[in-house]
Order: sequence, then structure tokens, then C-alpha cells
Amino acid sequence: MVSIHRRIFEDIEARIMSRAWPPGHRIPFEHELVQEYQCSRMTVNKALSALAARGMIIRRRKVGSFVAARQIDRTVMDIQDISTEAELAGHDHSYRILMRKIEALDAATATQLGEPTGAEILRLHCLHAVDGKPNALERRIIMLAMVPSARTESFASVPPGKWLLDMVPWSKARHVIRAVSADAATARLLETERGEACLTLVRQTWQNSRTVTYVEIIHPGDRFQFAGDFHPSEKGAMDQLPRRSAS
Amino acid sequence: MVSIHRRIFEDIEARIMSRAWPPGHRIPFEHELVQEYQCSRMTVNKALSALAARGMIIRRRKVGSFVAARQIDRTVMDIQDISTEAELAGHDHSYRILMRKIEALDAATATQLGEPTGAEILRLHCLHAVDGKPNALERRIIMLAMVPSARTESFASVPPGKWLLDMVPWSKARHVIRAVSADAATARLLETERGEACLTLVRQTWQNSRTVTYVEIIHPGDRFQFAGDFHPSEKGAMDQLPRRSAS
DNA sequence: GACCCGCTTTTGTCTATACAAATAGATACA
DNA sequence: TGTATCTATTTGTATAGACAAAAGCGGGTC
Repeated sequence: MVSIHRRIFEDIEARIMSRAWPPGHRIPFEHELVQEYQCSRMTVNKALSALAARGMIIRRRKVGSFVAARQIDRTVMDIQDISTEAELAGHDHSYRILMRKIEALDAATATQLGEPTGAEILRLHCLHAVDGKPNALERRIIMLAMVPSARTESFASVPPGKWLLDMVPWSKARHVIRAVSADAATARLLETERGEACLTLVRQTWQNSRTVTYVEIIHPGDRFQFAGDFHPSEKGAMDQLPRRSAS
Repeated sequence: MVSIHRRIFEDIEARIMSRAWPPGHRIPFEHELVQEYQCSRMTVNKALSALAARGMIIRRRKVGSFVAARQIDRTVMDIQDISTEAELAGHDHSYRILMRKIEALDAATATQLGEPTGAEILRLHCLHAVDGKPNALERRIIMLAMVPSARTESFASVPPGKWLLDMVPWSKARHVIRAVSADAATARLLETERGEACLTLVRQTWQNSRTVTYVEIIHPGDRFQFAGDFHPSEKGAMDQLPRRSAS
């Protein structure tokens, strides 16, 4: 037994996925669906709102609801902190700090980050290993104005990615994935060949439109990949938490 | 002026993002939030349901609502068809078919796809160029049992990615992003150096747990990247459709 | 033509109420 | 002690009604 709003949701979704209702097609008005399903408008509204929240339809007052353009391959990738990820997979994770220094933001990088030249930053380089094998080179910039406590943190016992996640709230993140060839220094650190293809994840994190941190994480291409699934009507993440839970 | 359910949503979200309410923390019961915000339970329910749909909280009857584990960096990447993407960006797109043949699925590939050995497939190789410059090498397998009409389609005027998207509904997709070094043949086709880092997107698409198509799209690393944003409280995709719209 | 005003339609939000489903915890019983 | 049953609590779903906000549309005026 499924609920009515769920059935409406799925009926419409099926028609969108099968292209019976192509992009741009107008979905019946709420009052029409009320007639069709013999239910209240709130119920219909709940179904349509859910479709809108997923970006499958666009709703406009006085105009109607329409199948969204480009209901493309939208994939959700879980991009985790390296140490957390390794832990979850049951692998051993270690890291060591290669560099840690406080400096002023140079002009080129400042432009790239959209922050003022000369701002005080903490620059960190860090090598991660999983099960003893080098797995990632992390090059990070932390804006000290946004994270003053980083000034005195050595990151000897907590990796910077995890530490920041625990210490600093962020409101927006941007990820870029690139393939680059390893230069000599990178290859040496990652114990791979010079010129070897590397998968680089760049992440910039903001809080209220001020950059918190910018990081490049360079993985050897033969030991790493990103994966993501897409199920159209997937409900949110399920079964994540304990039966009983601490307050 | 924001709606009440939106404010409740954002208040709770902010506490989750800031770790004021860490994973596992019990969120106030609906009736408590009703008191706090002086609104009806339906309004509170709407806010909490939205948080649950996003996977930020887990709700269980008689128990309560809890902050979900791993409210990680979940990023949404729009992975589009190459030709559509180029069009949207205002670039010129062309392609040519390098290979097109019907064959039986060999054992190794069959295992990889999770399909029976010997199944009839259409194998397609295709070179895409944007503004005259090679931009992607596409290696595709189409399961003819699922897409019989592909047997007679030449793909001379519509690229296979687009054609499939228009012809065949799919219910699930999986994406993998990898970095690989170009072998000699790939490098020649993409007009780049042998060994150059390439960004490879692998996509497998299913309908009702039967594979529809499997494709590897190999981009030269110096001309391509994937990007995705994450705003926690982002509402669904907006502004996608026309002012006026056909039926 | 351009501009403003008011009408109408559609979606957005909210309320108060009701009952159903799940289930932790208490209670009764073997 | 273990087990079945009851009870209270919390979330899930649905309803009918109300008003607000956005925006297309037509009419009027200049």
C-alpha cells in the first residue's frame, strides 16, 4: 500500500522518464489532478512540490507546472574526507605534513580564489597513504581570517580536512575534477611514474561568500576513481543511523 | 519574507551544518517545534520531511528525528550529453563515426557489464570535436535486445548519446570518473601527446535492471573538467524553462 | 503604440483536525 | 526467565478551508 501523494509522484515521474511527457510539456493543473485522483489539493501539492524539489518539473504561478528541460544525467557524488573514507572501507590511513607555513596571498592565487591579495593564509601540503601506499597529495590553503584557530593548530594528530570539517561550518562548496599528468615532484611523492595520469579534485569552500579553504587533492590515476549513482525516484538516504542514539 | 516551514528548515539545517547538532543528535519533536515556532504541526512536518528527503535527518516513528551520519560533501554533477553541452555553451559541435559493428558480447566484457556472454551488441566508436578541435573519444556498447531500433540506425545525423536519450527511457545510471594516460591510438585521435592524462567518464545505464548502454567517454585532460556545486539549502533546479511553453 | 489598473487563474502557504502505522516501554502471564 | 499483549508516543498521511503572492490578460487612457 502506497500513499496517494507517492502514487501521484510516481505516475508523473514515470511519464517524464518515458518521455510520454517530454521536456516543456505542461503537467495537469492541481485541480485537474484532484479530480483524477479524487483527493485533496494538499495531497496533489505535496507530490508536485516533491517533483519540483528534485528539479524534474518547474512550477510557476498562474502558468502551471512543466517538465523541466535537461532532466539529464544528474549524478550525486559523495566526496568524502580521505581519512573518513578509508576508515569506512576498513583500510588503514596515515598521513604526514610536508609543509606548513603562514604567508600572504599572492596576486595570481588571490584572483583565482576571488579573495583580496595579501590576505593571510596558512599553506599546507600533506601526503596521505592508505594501507601504507601513497594515495593522495593534498595542497591546501586556509584563510586565517575565517579560521583563526588554524594558526596554532599543528595538524599532527587530526588531518586538516577532518579538522576543518569539525571546526568550521560552511555554506557552499564547489568541486572540480580534472585529469593532470604528474610532474616530477608529485610523481616522486606518490611513488608513481612521472607523467602518470592523476585524478585531481579541487574543492573551494565558502561561508557566507567568504572563502574558508581551497584544496587540491591529487590522486594517482591507477589507484583512484569517483563514482556516483542516479535513481530517479530514490528517496533520501535511508538507514543511516542507530536504533538507539545518544542525545 | 520567508515562509515558516522554510525558516524552520534553515534553522535546523544551520545547526546541523555548524555541528551544533552533531550526527546522532535528536532533533526536537514536532510538538516541541510547534510550541517554539507557534505554528501548526503540518508546517513543522513539512520542514522536517524536506530535511529527511535530503538525507540530512532520519525520522523514526515513536522514536524521533536524528541528525544523519555522514552529512558529507555531497555534490551534484550535471553530466550532459556532449553535443547538448556544447550547444548550450554556444560552441560548434561535430562528430564522426569511427566504427560501427554488431557483435556478440565477449566473456570479459559480459562480466564487467553484468550481462550474459554472447548477447548481441552494437559497438560504436565516435570522435567528437568542439570548435573543430577533438574533444572526446566515445566508445559505446548498446544492448540490441533492449534497443532493437539501433540495429538500423546509422547515427549519421544524430550522435548516439543524444539518440539514445531521446529513444530509450532509463531508470538508473551509474557514473565513474577516472584519470588514464592516453595510449598511442587515443592520443593520435585526440591530437594530443601519448601518455597525456585523460579524464574518462564511464556511464552504464539500466532499465529495470537490464543494461541499456555502456559508454566510455575519454576527454583530453587539458581541455576538459567536471564541476559541481553544493549549497545545502539549495532549492531544486530553477529557471530552466521558457516563459511560454508548448502544450 | 506605451502604460496603468484590476480581474482571474494557478501555485504557495498555513491551520485545525483526524486517523493510521510503527514501535519503545510497561505490564501481564506462562 | 522469557514471551505475548497492551499502551502511549511519535511520525505519516489526508482533508477542507482559507488567504496570499505571482503573473497572464484585457481594458482603459494617454
